[in-house]
Amino acid sequence: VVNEDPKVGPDLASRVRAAISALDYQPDERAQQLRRGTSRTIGAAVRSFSEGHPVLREIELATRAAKLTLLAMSTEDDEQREREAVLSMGRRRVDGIVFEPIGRNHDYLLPEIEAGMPIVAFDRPAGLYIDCVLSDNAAGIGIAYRQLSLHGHRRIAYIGDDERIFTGGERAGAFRASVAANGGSLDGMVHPGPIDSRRIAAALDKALGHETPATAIITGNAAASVEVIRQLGAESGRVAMIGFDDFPLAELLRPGLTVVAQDPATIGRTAIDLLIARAADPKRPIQSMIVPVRLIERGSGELQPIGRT
Amino acid sequence: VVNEDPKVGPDLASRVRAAISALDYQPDERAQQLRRGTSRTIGAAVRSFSEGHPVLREIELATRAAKLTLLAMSTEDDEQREREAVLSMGRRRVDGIVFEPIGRNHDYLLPEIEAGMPIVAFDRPAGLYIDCVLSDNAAGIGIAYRQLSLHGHRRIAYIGDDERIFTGGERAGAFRASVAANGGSLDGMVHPGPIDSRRIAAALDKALGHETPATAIITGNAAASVEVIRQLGAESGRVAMIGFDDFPLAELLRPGLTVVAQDPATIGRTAIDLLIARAADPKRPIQSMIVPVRLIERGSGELQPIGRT
DNA sequence: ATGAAAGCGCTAACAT
DNA sequence: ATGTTAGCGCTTTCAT
Repeated sequence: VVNEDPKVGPDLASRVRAAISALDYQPDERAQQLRRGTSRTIGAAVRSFSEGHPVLREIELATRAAKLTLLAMSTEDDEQREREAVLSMGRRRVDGIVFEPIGRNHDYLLPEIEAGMPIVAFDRPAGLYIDCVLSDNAAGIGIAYRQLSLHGHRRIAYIGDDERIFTGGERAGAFRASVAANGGSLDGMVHPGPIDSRRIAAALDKALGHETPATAIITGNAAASVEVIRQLGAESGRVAMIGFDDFPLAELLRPGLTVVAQDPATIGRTAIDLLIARAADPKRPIQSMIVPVRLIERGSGELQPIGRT
Repeated sequence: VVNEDPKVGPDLASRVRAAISALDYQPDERAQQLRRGTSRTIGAAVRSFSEGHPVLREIELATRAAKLTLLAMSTEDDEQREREAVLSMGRRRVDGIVFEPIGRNHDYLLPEIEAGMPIVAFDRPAGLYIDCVLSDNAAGIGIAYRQLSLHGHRRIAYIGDDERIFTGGERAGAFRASVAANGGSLDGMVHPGPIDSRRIAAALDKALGHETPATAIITGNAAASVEVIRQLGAESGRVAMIGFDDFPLAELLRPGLTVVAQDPATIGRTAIDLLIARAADPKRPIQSMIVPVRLIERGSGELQPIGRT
């Protein structure tokens, strides 16, 4: 009787409204959902809350635009946590789940899918049975490589994530392909692995201390960019650099960091679109959407090789 | 019969387990909650997802440590959205709510409190009936002021948030008090207001173009710090600066940005502690916890006034 | 136009 | 040790 029905007497209506505000009645959403059979809620499991998450913001906006509530959880970049978060959302019977997959094996999702839960992965794929939206990693690396070539660099190094991580693998692979396509040498130039200062230091040593040293660096993610800049310190203006993935303060650095920027707005909106489409038609074919990236020139990627200035 | 009871026959137990994995049965959390009478979930409403949120991470950790599930929503820094988020959590009958209050009036919470919902505010207070945990804003400004004085600055400017925002008001007030206590002049030195480039440009003009110009700046939040650094550009090494609130890349800048850092770990844990204490004893007195801040010296705050070097 | 009853999926308290 | 039942708070259907 609370739901604004058309067939309710005005006297009763006002009495009810009076009671409502007198008791500050708020309906129990769980009971409503249980009875109604739908939760009007979608869940988002993201890798981290402590770093900014523009995609999550976009997901929240798109969710609200679709008259749904967003329930966010963090996976702390941990496979086990991801499982817990996603399963917990399943038990809450959300109407759909978007998530950033961590590991490689997502078989635990099969029962959920079987049960009709719409699921969309973003940033990384989560297997053949799950829709996903990814950035165009290969094109991004290609753009970066071309920009540096254009400015005269012939020895370009890559420092990025572990190749077992999907994005790390894609970007390192694309880098090798770019170099090969241009007839360059990979010797001492490719450094995938965990992003910690010691490994980055060793990688920089190899790349810059080579007998024909790198004059430019492409970094595979924001964490790598930051660590490389930190270690280069005052030297950082002497080697050209392009980072994969933009971050808020990249333009405050001197020189400003040229980056291959992803498009969080499109990624987020596409993820929700895919989710809604999947919910509407559970048997539609699985889709992988690739979102374009773009180069933002801020100076560091436009430096000439040293000795040519 | 699913809940690992002690009084269940082994044969039945195994048959049930078989059925469970055969059907991939997952209990409906909402029905469980409804029946059980408790949600074992706490809600967190934060101002933004797009900027990193170390406190939220800590809240998530503390929540998990207490065997509870965290349900996060974003308020997009909007009073209306805050209301919606918090009320939505109430309708889901979470066991408690932590949130970052936006506006000044939080009367809409009174019914929730009346109904026994434990609520804790952090970063800003939300009225006399709500526990809260705040950073020591006044002490932070005092520390910054002292550091700059110590390095010879006599003309120090403050550029921060609008004073109608709680933290903005506290920090601007503490700045005025510091200057007054040291017998300095405030003329042209205090600039609270919205953080947009035009206003910041005007403020810098006033402070640095004064007949006895500022030789140092204290910024009231991270956004102000970033905007000031951006506008100072290459000049940024010529004026000393201390920012309120640390941010991830402050140390990559040159000079590194000296900051008054808040303590997200303590803030987050304290918020959850307060929440649990309030849930355990609804009639305990309201508490305001003040969390200490600390100075991180990175160079920008240790510059001498120009002309004295 | 209003009231009564059934049932969403579960758990707890009962009866066997 | 197992099976049955009532009821959490709601919405929907069916009778009045």
